[in-house]
Amino acid sequence: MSNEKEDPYHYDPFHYNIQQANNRPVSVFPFFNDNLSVYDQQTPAQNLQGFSDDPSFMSFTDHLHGSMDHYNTYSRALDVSCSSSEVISPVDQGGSGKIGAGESAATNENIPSTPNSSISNSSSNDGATEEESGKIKKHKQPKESTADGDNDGDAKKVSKTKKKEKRKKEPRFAFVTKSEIDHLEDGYRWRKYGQKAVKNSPYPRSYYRCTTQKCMVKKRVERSFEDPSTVITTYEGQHNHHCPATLRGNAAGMLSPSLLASTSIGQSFPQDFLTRFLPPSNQGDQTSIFYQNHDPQNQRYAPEYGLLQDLVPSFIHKKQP
DNA sequence: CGAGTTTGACCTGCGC
DNA sequence: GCGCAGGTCAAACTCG
Repeated sequence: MSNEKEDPYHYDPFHYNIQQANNRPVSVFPFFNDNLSVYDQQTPAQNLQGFSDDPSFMSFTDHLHGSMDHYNTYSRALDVSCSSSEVISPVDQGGSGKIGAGESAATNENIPSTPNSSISNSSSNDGATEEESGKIKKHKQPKESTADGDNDGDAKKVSKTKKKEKRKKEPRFAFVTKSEIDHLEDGYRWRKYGQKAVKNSPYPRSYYRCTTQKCMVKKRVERSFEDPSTVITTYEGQHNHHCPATLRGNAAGMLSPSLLASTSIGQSFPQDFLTRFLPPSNQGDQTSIFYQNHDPQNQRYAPEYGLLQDLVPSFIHKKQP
């Protein structure tokens, strides 16, 4: 709306939204309150430049709008993290769709969409290969041992080049959740493999990987420094397995088989959802940001969530070449 | 004892 | 080319 003003290249979606969200306790999505004007304040939608390059992106939102019945039905029916957390995402592949506080996000657009990188490819194949390359690449220690560097050196070189071609970015999507809990239960099992301090933020960012074998889905979790009560979760990749949460009587366990069957959302609701509602041309090309509420009592996501792009219309504006 | 977490070091990409 | 910051690895550690 009126936000393409002001430095359109400097914007932290999360900050913005978080603030908005703060002012709007519950229904933070335009879908739900139809009051876009509230988001008409300065919304330099920049950090996300690149999120959407394609005007048709709106169609996704439109689709969502149009499909809200389904969407809500799903989310309500599911009303579980397994679905809500995984929440949909076409996305910024190839792109370091830099997301999150303090990130420059200067990268993802224009990413010459890696020639041979197709999401499908990357998610299935990559899984193994990437891991492999990672292993090869690493095998730490040699670092300074310049002497024996022969082998290591080679390995390093190889791995480097390998990495270059391998390093395909998985589709990503992120959402902001109001919660006191950092790592929200989303039905999948995650293993933390790293934590880093985030520039300009007192809160560290945690890196998690799905513990399921061959599933290369990762997620980053960080707390917004603007509003510590919110957690920014970024998923990368698609689960290639069913939500294991059944085991804990969570998530998937709450899904009725019929629902799963009828909607085919058992395995990866978001992706499926996307596939269903998003025009092919739109799939896998940008990072979608969702905003979501989290019910601290139940420790799970509330069904209300939506595309940040909808929250912040200017979001879809990308810097012009 | 296995699974998960912590943490310091290392690697990589990007901007200057 | 250099430095910074993000991302990843893997040894050590913790927990159930």
